[in-house]
Amino acid sequence: MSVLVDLIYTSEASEDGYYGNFSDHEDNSYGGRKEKRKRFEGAEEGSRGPLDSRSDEPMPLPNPMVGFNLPNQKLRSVDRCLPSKAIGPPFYYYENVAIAPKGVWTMISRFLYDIQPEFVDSRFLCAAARKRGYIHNLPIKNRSPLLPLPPKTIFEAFHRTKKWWPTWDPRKQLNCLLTNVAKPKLMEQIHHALAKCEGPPPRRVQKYVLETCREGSLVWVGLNKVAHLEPNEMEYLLGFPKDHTRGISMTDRYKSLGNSFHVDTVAYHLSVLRDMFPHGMNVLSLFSGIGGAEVALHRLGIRMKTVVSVEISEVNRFVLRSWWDQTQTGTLIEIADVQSLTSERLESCIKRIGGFDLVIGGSPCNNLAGRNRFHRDGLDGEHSSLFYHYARILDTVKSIMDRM
DNA sequence: AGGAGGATGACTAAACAG
DNA sequence: CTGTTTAGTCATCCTCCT
Repeated sequence: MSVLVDLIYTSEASEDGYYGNFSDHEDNSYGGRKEKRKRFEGAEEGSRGPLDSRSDEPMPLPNPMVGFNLPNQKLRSVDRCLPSKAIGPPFYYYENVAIAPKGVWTMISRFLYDIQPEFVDSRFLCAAARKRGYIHNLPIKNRSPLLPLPPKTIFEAFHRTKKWWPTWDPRKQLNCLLTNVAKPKLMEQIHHALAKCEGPPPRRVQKYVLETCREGSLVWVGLNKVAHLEPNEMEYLLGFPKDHTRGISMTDRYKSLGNSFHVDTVAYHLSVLRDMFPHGMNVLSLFSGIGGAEVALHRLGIRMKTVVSVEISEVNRFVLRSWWDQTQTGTLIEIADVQSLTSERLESCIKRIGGFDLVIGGSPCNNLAGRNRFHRDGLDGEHSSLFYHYARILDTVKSIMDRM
């Protein structure tokens, strides 16, 4: 099960201790592999990274994306030191797609108190890939994963598919689960292309089928028959309880799940909070979606006294509200629009509940994501620019709580 | 709900220049 | 032989129109 990770670790990461290690320098710069850095994020001309005043090092995007460390692996845990202004309260946790247009992560980092992102591909914890960057001021020692450990291969996750899996399909894991699923016509075309072959299909057909399967994360469900995952299967891979999104339209379920956190990855990062808040915590959840952060905290056994959740989508609020009513005893306060969360409103809220322990959220990625063919406009895009509200709200919360 | 619709960034191996 | 450039490969929390 851990062979994949071990291989990558031993073949790639052990040479110079590069991966997950940037503790050797006071300025948090990474060690080694200089020749690779210039191609990464923040390396383009005219873009000044948050650390530029102290260093010319651009922000690297490590490959493989293993973050600071991984569960049950012997990667050397890093010993990072945070900028003093980044240190809480509150703790904060921000997420977005790792492969964003150039300069985006440098900008995000600059607005979030110069903390370097932790890039993690969830394929190390899950049977599906999910490349994301996380900026947070949480401790990174003594993390622990959710148990039981989720399946890391397609066969472990979906036993029945093995019966129909052709030998020439080498996939062990799925690509990123997206907001749209493949349409029936594609599946039909694949079936048709394979059915008319006698014996193993020719190279050309294999290539076409494999490309299509990879693109849509399709699995084998019958003889020459592929299909996209069902919503409950996506819920399972992403770490949500069964039927979490049930009750809304299929299109909405796929959209919301595709936009969601990977619960196990986030929970791994948040696990350090468990011992720090034995009596529970107050959470400000921005861009909550279907409640990936809340589910992660719940599965960690962390009690949520009050959650102020901001989510624009009515169906997502419905999903979170129904889950909350079934599982929680604390208070859920729902707000639709981040723009309506003014500093006055924040202040009265903070005074009422006694402050937030955690500000968590991932702002809209659709103007950053490579899939967007029409409006990949970067951080200033129509939706992705809402990131600045995350920064604004975090800044406000920090300054209010500083005065307390 | 179905169908159509490229671009960007990262990686890798090959080609290239010194 | 070594470091650099180039071209091919791959993946991507998607939007618009019907």
